[in-house]
Amino acid sequence: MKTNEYDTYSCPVGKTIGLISGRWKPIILYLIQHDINRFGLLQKRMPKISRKVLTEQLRDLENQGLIDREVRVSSYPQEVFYSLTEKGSSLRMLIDQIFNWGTVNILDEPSRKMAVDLLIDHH
Amino acid sequence: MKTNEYDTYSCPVGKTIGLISGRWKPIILYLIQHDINRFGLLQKRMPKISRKVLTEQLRDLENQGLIDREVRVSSYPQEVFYSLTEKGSSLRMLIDQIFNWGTVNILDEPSRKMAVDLLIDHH
DNA sequence: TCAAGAAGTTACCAAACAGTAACTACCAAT
DNA sequence: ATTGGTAGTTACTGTTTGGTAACTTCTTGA
Repeated sequence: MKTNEYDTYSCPVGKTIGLISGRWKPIILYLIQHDINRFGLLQKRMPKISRKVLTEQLRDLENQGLIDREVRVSSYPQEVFYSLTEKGSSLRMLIDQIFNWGTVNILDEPSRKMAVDLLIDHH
Repeated sequence: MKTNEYDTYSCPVGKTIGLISGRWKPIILYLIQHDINRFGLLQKRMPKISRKVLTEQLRDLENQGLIDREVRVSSYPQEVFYSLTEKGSSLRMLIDQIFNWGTVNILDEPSRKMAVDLLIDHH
């Protein structure tokens, strides 16, 4: 057997995790998917994020082709809308699986309930 | 609808990604799963990792209950064996899905071939 | 008794990442 | 001309993470 050499930086797992590493990225993708799609709305849901970091993470996600950024100049004040690209949407499905694994394997029962309560559109 | 507040540090996605964030953790889990289970063997497959960092990451994985560490004093020189716990093994399955997503969505064709070549036990 | 192999530990340094606070740009209504 | 709202940017700081190089421990065979 060959003794192949491994390095995260050339591995699809490392690259994929790189897309969503950054303290807020999975949440941002989640919120955008659920039409919390404006800069200010995102800030309201993540009160602990700063504008600077929110901007950075949105730019990262945009550069990686996971979200689209649309400026509407028509209205006042000028508004910016974010939406998932197809790639971003397929990544969201993967993140759902991560969510499920984590919910079962890491959280205790009270946390599990809280996590489920935070899901948008669940009844 | 309540305007719930979100933070990665209390989210199962963030916690799960936290388990495998660290430049080498997905690879370490992968190699241990395939019986590359000794400190020295792991180093041979990851020539760019330092002993210090390898130790750190192994300790993290152990503390999170993803791997077991067994010291065999019987033989000479003293040997340390690592193995996946059940939890570690179930996480590996999740990592496989991340691998598949990344292979399809990030890598170009030559990288895809290389990634597949690096898989252990594939034919 | 000492050399050698496995598996670390320690001290120290550099880069990446996250955070705060203050400042900017644009535009429309008054 | 000034205010108010959205969406940023900039300068600066602190924390976390990863990296190098040298040192340590344990053991046994020569």
